[in-house]
Amino acid sequence: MPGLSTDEVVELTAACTLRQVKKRELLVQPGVVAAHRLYVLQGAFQSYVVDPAGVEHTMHFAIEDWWITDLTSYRSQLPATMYVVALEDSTVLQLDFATEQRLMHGNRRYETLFRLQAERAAAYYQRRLTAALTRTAEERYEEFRTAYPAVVQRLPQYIIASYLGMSKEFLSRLRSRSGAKKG
Amino acid sequence: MPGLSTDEVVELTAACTLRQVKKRELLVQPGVVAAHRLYVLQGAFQSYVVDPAGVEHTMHFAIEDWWITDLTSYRSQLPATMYVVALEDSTVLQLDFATEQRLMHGNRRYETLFRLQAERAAAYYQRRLTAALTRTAEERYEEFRTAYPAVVQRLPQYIIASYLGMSKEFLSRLRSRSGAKKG
DNA sequence: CGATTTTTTGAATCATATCAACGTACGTGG
DNA sequence: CCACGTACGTTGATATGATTCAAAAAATCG
Repeated sequence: MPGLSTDEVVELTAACTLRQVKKRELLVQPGVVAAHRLYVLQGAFQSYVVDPAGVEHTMHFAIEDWWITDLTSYRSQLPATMYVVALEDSTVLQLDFATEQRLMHGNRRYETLFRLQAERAAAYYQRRLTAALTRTAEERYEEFRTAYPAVVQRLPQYIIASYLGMSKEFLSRLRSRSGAKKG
Repeated sequence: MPGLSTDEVVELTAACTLRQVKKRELLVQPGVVAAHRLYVLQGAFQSYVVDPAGVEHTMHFAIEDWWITDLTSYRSQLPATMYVVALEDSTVLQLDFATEQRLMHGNRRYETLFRLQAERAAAYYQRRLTAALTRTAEERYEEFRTAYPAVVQRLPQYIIASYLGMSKEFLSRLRSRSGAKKG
């Protein structure tokens, strides 16, 4: 983690719980408070919402070295509206809300860590909103492909489509169109 | 501001610069570093990006008691990609980046203030992304209308349309459709 | 008032979704 | 190591929400 000393990283790690999760296991689900923030040591996760028509919309991914949770629920400690599910067998560090508060209280640098993280998250979602508002499906896919090539190879296409805000069929067509080029 | 004592509010206010701006005045523009975070005392602002086709897309509004800037530029102190423009004659408090750092350094509670603000901003943009991904234009407008009735009356419709991710013509049609009902 | 800004309306079109069916690959238990 | 089931990807036909362009109407402003 950026900005922390080795000792602080050790302390933070110790304050978390190590957990193995199997593919398809749910770590957060609607109606239940998101008890933890999850740091991915190994594996891959997806957070998503389900719309009234039953369609899943991916809000976020996390692979190694990313955090994931339903941030709104975690922050407010109110019931979640999102799912967080393992896309592979994975290993995570779980940090619970009360422990996070205690850490921040005891040492400013944790608060700085989480402030910077929140600022990055805000900038990240703003970028995605901009992309959703200003780019065509094709442009969004091309941008994603260059930004996260590892994710494109690693996760199923229909999940990437739902992350990019298009149907899986449309993404498939995009790929076959321009996809004559090496991929 | 939430979580600050009266003295702290006084100190924060004193650290800012009071500024009057005229309607249409630009406070942030692409290519120039966003020097400040702006707190609206009176008036209204819009931040927006312009896509390659020249179409404006509203990223954020701010009326009294809201902050606004190009957060990515402000945080990184790199050139902005957005515009921030006054939609009315307005009065703002400007907080510059270096002063913000100094305040946070001197007193944890400012860092807490900005951490909470960043967390709210992240949740806000995530909600907007969810809306863009999962709702029809009509649903997005209805939600906006109930969430921010004051803004709907106060700002031109074509700006609201661009905030909601639809053309001004389409919003106009939505309004005449269901808008037989009182508005 | 006249000028500018904002909203509305109509017609044509487009990007993308949906539904349905089929093809392919994969992993897991026998 | 094969076979079967489930998960994933592709393709075609059709539908639709929303955009674009153009122009007129309405509101606001100096």
